[in-house]
Amino acid sequence: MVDNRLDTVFHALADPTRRGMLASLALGEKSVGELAEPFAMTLAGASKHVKVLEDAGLLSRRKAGRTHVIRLEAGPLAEAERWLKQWEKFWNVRLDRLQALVESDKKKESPNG
Amino acid sequence: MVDNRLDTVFHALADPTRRGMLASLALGEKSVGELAEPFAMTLAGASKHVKVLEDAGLLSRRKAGRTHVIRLEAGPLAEAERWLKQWEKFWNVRLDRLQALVESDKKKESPNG
DNA sequence: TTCATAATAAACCGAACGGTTGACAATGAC
DNA sequence: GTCATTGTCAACCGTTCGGTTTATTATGAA
Repeated sequence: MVDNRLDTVFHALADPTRRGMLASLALGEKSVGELAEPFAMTLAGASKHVKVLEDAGLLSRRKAGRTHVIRLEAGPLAEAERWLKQWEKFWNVRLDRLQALVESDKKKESPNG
Repeated sequence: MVDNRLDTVFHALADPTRRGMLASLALGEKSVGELAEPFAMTLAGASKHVKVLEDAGLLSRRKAGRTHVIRLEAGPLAEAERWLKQWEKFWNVRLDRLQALVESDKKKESPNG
């Protein structure tokens, strides 16, 4: 079922642990253990999250001795962002509408201020 | 597990049927039946997808007679886009690096062109 | 060589997912 | 009224998900 690239990326992003790992990787390369550390979870559990992110193409790893050095790969994030950007005009319309409501409320509340 | 707003939104987006429904709604309001029509799926199945999108705040509905009129609510999409936008500098770095590689390759291939 | 550390793999568990069928409620058409 | 249409709900089914425990593979350190 999870086949498309957007499927796997959005699915990977739909979990707070995994988003936290990405945030951690934004600060620099990390080992799997370092990625796991902030979360109340076994290393094996964290390792599975890392694999989900890797399968989505969101990170890459190289082995250095017995540790795996993980780095962020932002390409798929850009792809997802591009997809979302498509909808900008729709939320702009909404925000305009909201703004208009706010303005008309202001007038009602203080017609002379 | 699906509690956070980003969780529910990204999860909702991680399915091609649901993304297709959003695309359909971009063209205008639709009934549940109209949303279901393009997909090889029972109406009940499609109705569940609509509910997932609704729970994520991505659409709203009003009843008109016996049909439910569904409309796109892009606010949560904007929120998700804002989250993704945070990563721009990372993929820009990557693209810059790629660009540099391409340039250095060009030089090697045709040092005098 | 022996022991500790980093990480994955495999088996398992309960919950959630994506889908179906069948029953139901509400509305519209006749 | 009766009948058809629109949609949900509840139950079920097989698969995936997020997590554990246990075992195993590599590597580093003594």
